[in-house]
Amino acid sequence: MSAAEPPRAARTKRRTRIQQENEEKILDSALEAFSQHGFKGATLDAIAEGAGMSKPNLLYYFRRKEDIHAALMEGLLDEWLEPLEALSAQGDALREIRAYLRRKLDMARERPRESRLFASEVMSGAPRIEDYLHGRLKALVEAKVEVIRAWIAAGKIRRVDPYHLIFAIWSTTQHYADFDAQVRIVMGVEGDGHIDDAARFLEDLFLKGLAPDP
Amino acid sequence: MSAAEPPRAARTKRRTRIQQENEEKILDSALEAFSQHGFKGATLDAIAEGAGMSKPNLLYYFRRKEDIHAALMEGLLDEWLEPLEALSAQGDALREIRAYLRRKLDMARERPRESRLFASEVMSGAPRIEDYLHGRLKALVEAKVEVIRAWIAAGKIRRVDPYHLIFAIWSTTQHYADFDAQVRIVMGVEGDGHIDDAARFLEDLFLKGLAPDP
DNA sequence: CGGCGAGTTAACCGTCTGGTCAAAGTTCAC
DNA sequence: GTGAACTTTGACCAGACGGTTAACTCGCCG
Repeated sequence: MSAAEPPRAARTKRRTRIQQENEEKILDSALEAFSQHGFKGATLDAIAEGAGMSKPNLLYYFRRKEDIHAALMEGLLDEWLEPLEALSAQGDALREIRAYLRRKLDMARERPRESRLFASEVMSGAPRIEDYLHGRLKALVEAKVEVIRAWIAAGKIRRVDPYHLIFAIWSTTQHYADFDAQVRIVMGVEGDGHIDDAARFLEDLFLKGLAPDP
Repeated sequence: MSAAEPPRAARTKRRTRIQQENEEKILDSALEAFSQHGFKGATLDAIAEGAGMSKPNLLYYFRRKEDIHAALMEGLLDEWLEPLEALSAQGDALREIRAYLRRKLDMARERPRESRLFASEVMSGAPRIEDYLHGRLKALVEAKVEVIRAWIAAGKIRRVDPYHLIFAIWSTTQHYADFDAQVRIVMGVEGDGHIDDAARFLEDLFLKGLAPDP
């Protein structure tokens, strides 16, 4: 009679092996497309081709372009918070900040496309993740701002604006993912060894820059 | 007989008042569109509407979408180098770096769309400004890397990787333009007063982070 | 104030784009 | 091995897209 109900992207559990595989292929291809050309600039045709399937087939798994983007974002946003979430008030301040820098740089190295996807979304005004920014992200940042304030009060680090400290860590680390093309050309490098140098530089800069005056 | 030859974007000099005005309107509207949606995501229809004219009229001034983007880039790239160009080997190292930070933050405040245009171009792999990156930008960075190395050799600042220092300055300052939406939501601010706080934080971080050990 | 070139536009073109549909093919539990 | 659910596809659609054409109007110099 009629075609089977197309599976809703995030209905119950994953069901068949084929669905699992195809959704993975689609999301991977979409990540490539969205992170390079943004939401508007990416096309379903390109995503379908990248995923090795026809466009109607792609639309069997995700009914609309928005759904693909939403699925990608949903999978990304949790992961995006993790490094900051792990910043622990209990730990030693400078050691915690160094560990945070390392986690963020690892993500820039391992997941550059995810970083660019996020950046491209924010740069276009964040229309599709407003709720997330206003909600979970803002709440988490506020919590960690308090952690940093406590460190300052305890004399563990110098008196700096916690918000701008967090922004500085975000920007310096994500730069190696988002501006990868520029970094490579300007430095004339090919692998990702330069990120180790970046780690050394940034740890040095932040630790010296934040260490309390004797 | 036939219509007048459409003026080439950068032929001789500006000719008529109307041409001057319309090209300005187009470039302004295009800056808005390209910086928000990237090259692929921006449409001629949207640019024409933003410029208050019909699409064929727009195409009378710029024959192809690429030409608009190129004109925008050409106008931007010179300006983009200025702050770094002004970094003077003669000046006091820390004072020069602070001045550079301020110039970059001023640009993030005054020209956020230009910053996002540049970022979006680099994030999509920089296909249209490869030559610029390989040429003038790389050369300028190399020159300033030498300046920084000289400062290090003279004991004016600590021994850090000059490339990553430059990247850190770029990323932390441009962040306030490129991630404006996120910064505003997370901080809950509206004007641009937070950029003054950012300036204080960044000057503090970099000066303390780079000052030579006693 | 006439004319010529600059400026503008409606109508149009082929292609791309997001999305639909019905029919056909495939998989897998029974 | 069969049938019902799952998967795939070609054909199609309306509107958006970048761009062209030819004819029209306007601004301005003499």
